[in-house]
Amino acid sequence: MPELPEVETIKNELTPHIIGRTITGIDLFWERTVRQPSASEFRERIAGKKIVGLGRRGKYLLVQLSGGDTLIIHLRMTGSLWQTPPPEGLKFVRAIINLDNKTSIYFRDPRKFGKMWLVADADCVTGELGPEPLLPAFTLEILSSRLKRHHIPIKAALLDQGIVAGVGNMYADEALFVAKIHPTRPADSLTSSEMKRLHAAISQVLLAGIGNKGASIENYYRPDGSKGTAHTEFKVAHQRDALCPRCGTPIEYIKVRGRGTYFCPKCQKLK
DNA sequence: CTATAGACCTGACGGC
DNA sequence: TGCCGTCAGGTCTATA
Repeated sequence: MPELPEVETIKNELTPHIIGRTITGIDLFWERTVRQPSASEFRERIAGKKIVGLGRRGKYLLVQLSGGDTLIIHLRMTGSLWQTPPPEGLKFVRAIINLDNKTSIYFRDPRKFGKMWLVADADCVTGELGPEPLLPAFTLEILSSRLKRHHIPIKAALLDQGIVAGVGNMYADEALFVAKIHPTRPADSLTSSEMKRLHAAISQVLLAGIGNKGASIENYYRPDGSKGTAHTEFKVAHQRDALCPRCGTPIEYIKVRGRGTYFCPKCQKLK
């Protein structure tokens, strides 16, 4: 499940392969991957454009093209991008972006949830996102004021991309464990010291995730087909039947607003 | 405002 | 072996 650290890793590792290359064309095997514009216009408009920059906003990958258009890719739950040469018999390839040096980028997505846009103004797609949690502008005050506006479980607030961009199910659980906050605590009920711990924890777990090149829990692969190792350092996320590394208490699994949630009932008390 | 359910999809897994 | 139901979770939309 690509979240901020996974998309950041893909961006970093894809950059040397595609910057400066010109897109000769795109093969679409599942047209509904394209959200905007129509599939035919998408194919037409992208051909001949040069890739001039690669960026990331939340979980969105931004491919800046000559002429001002941006190709935006969201991998949702099972998407991944593969560079040439892909493994023989790579399944579930939904699109192939062909480049002028006879290499390609393969968009693999078993569950077909991934989406692409080709737009003149990226803000049309990413404009509603909350702040980037790894930029200096993401201060404790910003996080605090945003969370205080919501009387919803803190876990749900962290997953709301309009409050903070890029945090998904795995890193939300990790951040709450590091900050010692119970996932169902109302977001507007956190004390200032809890808020401070959470603010630091978000950066900490995201940076650790990037340092480990992402977490390969399910369908996440890096562009060269290798896996990330962030999941090997997870304390609670997806640690079914495991013990808390801090106190030895069995990790609990609950549903918070329909999302699978792992936490330590002793370290993350609900007062 | 918050909450819930369904939609989008398919592989993996447990039960029989 | 094989069929079937359930689950996974990012995001959007509809409804209570």
